[in-house]
Amino acid sequence: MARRVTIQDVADRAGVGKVTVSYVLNGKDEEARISPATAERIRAAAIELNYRPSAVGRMLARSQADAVAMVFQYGDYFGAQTAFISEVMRCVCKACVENQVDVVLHTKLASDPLTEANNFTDGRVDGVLMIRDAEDATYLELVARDFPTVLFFCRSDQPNAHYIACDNQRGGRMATEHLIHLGHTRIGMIRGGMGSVDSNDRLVGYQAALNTSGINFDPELVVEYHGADGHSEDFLALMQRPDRPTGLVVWSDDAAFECIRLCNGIGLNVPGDVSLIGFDSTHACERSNPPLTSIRQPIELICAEAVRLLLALRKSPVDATLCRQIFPPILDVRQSTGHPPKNSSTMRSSTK
Amino acid sequence: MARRVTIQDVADRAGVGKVTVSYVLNGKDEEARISPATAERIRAAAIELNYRPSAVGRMLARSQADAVAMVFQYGDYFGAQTAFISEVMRCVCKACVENQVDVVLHTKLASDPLTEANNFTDGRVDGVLMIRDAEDATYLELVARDFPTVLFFCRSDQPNAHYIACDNQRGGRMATEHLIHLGHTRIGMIRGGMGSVDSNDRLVGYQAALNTSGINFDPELVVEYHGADGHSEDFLALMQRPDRPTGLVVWSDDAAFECIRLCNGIGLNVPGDVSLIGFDSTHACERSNPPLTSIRQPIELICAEAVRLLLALRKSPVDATLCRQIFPPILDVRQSTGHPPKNSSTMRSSTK
DNA sequence: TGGATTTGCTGAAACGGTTCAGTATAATGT
DNA sequence: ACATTATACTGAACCGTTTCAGCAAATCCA
Repeated sequence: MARRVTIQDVADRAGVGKVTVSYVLNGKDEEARISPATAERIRAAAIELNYRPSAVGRMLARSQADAVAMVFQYGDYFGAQTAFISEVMRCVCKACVENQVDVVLHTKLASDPLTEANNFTDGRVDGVLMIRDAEDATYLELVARDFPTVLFFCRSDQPNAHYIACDNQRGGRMATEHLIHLGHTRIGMIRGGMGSVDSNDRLVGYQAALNTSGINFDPELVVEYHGADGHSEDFLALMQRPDRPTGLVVWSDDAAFECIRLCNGIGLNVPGDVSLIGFDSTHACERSNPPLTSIRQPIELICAEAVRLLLALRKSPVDATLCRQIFPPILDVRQSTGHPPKNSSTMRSSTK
Repeated sequence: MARRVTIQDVADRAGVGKVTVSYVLNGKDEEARISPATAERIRAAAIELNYRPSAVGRMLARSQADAVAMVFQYGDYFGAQTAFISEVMRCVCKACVENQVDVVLHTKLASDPLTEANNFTDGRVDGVLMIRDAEDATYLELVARDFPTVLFFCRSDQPNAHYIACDNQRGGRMATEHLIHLGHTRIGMIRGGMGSVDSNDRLVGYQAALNTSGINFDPELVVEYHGADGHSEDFLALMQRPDRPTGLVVWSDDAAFECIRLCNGIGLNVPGDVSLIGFDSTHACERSNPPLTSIRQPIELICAEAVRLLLALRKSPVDATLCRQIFPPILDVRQSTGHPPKNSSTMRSSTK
């Protein structure tokens, strides 16, 4: 097994010190005033010897990795990787390509937040991009260690938090207003998990929209989505009420697809009988039957800003206005939303 | 800015040499015969000082990274990340979690294969998992350097290639046989790119199945899929022929969805007028209208084996039978395939 | 009681770079 | 001819760990 060719080998071959090689191979021959002739000799030697620099040696010397970690909620690692996460990964990679840093997916999960944080602060990455709740213990630990960390698709009230998020309250409001503008007055919400900040935000927006339009908020029209299983009972109960909603703001696209399926199962047509609007506006929205109206987060923009912020953090303190950015969502109207049925005001009669 | 706590600091605090600390903190105190009392003292010191080992120092010393690179075809980095790639990423991560190695997504793409290969052999990863054509220059360079590299979802004839693939010939055959068993005799193929080994393999399987059943192979029934754009002309021409096929074996699920859309556009019902079978059996198959019959690759199995093989390669030469494995695909029957229309033998009459 | 073995620990080298603070030589200015 | 400055390069320290070989003291065996 041949020994690895080191920078010293190149130096010997070119008849210079290894320092000089380092400067030349890093393109710093100008500022270090290496003569063109020497530089050329060094480059030739490197090629002859098939020299491949060791990134690890470089990382150690520079105390910088030129890489960032990308981490998601616990479940998303193993379980169903949603189209949303998939798109986020794509956009983060794209931003990292532009900034010439690599992406590391850490797999050494630990139950203990201290240990988990160690995985990130061990020098292999310069910072962490996280989709986690703002109260996540690992996140808090990283912040406490002053390690460059950016939360994205999530906001935080931590004093020195950095995050790039989407305005979920506004998203909830936009979705609800869309239904209201179409004439709906009885609007339900299929919400996400109770612990989810995103879901709570959207609920706030939903209530705000109702309020502005003078529609009473009815807590009975809000049902939690528990994933494709266990979801049906509550939902069916809601939709079989005599005064069932004619419009639904649904937690995610996937949840909305499930709702459509369940509605069809009990003879309700979308959007004829009930209008549905989802969140995320994934590609599947275009292919579903009917194509799903959905609220889209500007994923590419958010990822690009998050990466930019993270990389800025490694150097100096960052201008406060860049540390916390919230972008508005976008409404993609498709065919799952329409006017409420004509007899919707006399809906009660359908029970007989 | 406080200096990083090093292993030497811990050693000083505990009153031992740093070597001893290394042994204890790596759980090798037994074999290095460190007394329990000393071990305990060291562990306490590490906690007191808040010692976080540097992975980079460790990587340098051990010449091992405990990480693998995962790389895809060029386009998949930026462009549409398909549901297939997304599932592959999930499964690779899962396998890596089980094996306790991290995953690195390299972003420093280079046009020059030599340079690109350097990205992988620079010590940050122990090996590379690739979805690339067997003739890919970067792949060949890695193999030439004897760097642990495993091709997956792709086979190669290189003498010392390592790969874990799915039997695409068999997949093409299974898909075609499924249609034949349903009674189809006029079966077309919407194939992938001409350069794609996968697509060629499936075509071979398709022809083999026709041949076995005594159906003549008609090259006019094979049309290349060019992505959602530019695809329609050739396809529509095929489907508007008087002797159009009643069954289609389609390159991918996404392509099949597009075909369904185009068929519907010219008044053809799926599966009433034409049966369609896709490849990949992604989640979207269940939600499409009609749900798409599809050939599934055992992604999780292939990813798990690929990771296993790659990690085995870092140590010693690997048993030849494990170096090249080909797994059979699976047929998922849904509702986009059915019997051919009754009048299919008199199809020509539909032109009048 | 003396030699062999075990126990408990460590010194030094290795891993492969980068960067600071020079130094020796050559060129320039007066 | 001498002081000054620019040019071209380098020595040594540093980054933080692991591992090999070996050493001193304690224990064992006959």
